[in-house]
Amino acid sequence: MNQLPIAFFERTTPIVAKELLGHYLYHHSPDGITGGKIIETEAYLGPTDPACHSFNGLTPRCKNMFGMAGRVYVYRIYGIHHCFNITSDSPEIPAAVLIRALEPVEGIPLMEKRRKRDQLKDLCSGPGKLAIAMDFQRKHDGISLFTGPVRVYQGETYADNDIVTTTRVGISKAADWPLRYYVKDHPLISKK
DNA sequence: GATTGGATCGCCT
DNA sequence: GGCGATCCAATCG
Repeated sequence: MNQLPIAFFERTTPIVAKELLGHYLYHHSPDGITGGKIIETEAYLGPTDPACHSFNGLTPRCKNMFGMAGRVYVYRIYGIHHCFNITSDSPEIPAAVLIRALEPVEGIPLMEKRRKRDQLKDLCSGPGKLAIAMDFQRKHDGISLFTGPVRVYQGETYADNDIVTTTRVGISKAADWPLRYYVKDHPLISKK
C-alpha cells in the first residue's frame, strides 16, 4: 500500500479533514497490527479557531501541533480518554485533524481484546474508543507519520455527495462552525 | 496554589 | 436522558 505524501497534509485543515475520509490509518504496534478506514473527522484550524488547543499559543500540551504537518498529536481528555489527531497546514499554522471514527479492517480480534467488546460498532466509533482499539497513547504524541509505527495509507476518494459536513461534537466555543465530516449513511460513525 | 472545565464513554434510570 | 469516572493544562470564571 502507498502512503499519502506529506504534501497531502500541508494544505488547509478543512480540506485535509474532508479528504482523509476513505484512507487507511494503521498502527504497527508491538502486540500486533491494527488498521481501519477513516470515516469521520473534524478540523481544528489553529490560532483563528477558539475551539483549537493552539488558540492561546504554544503550551506543553499542544506543542506538537506547531511545526511540520503529517505528525501525530495525542492528548488526554476528561481524565479518562485519549484523542488522536494528525497535524496539518503549513509549519507556521498550528492546526490538526481529529480522527473520530474508523471502520475496522485489520487486527479486529486485537481491537476486540483491547476494547473488551465484540461488536464491530463498539470498536472505533468515537475518538476515545478508537484510541483504545488502536492503542494510541501520549507516547505517540509528536511522532512522524513517515518514520514511526503509525501510518496513513492511500484508500478511496469519496465524491462530495457521499460526504456529510456538519458541526463539531462536544465543544462550546465556535460550536456552529461546520468542520465535522463523515461518510454519508455509514453505520459506524460516532453519532448522528 | 487552587480551581475549573473539557474535541468522552458506559452504565444507570 | 443523566451522571460519574478521573486527569491536568489553563486560568484565576
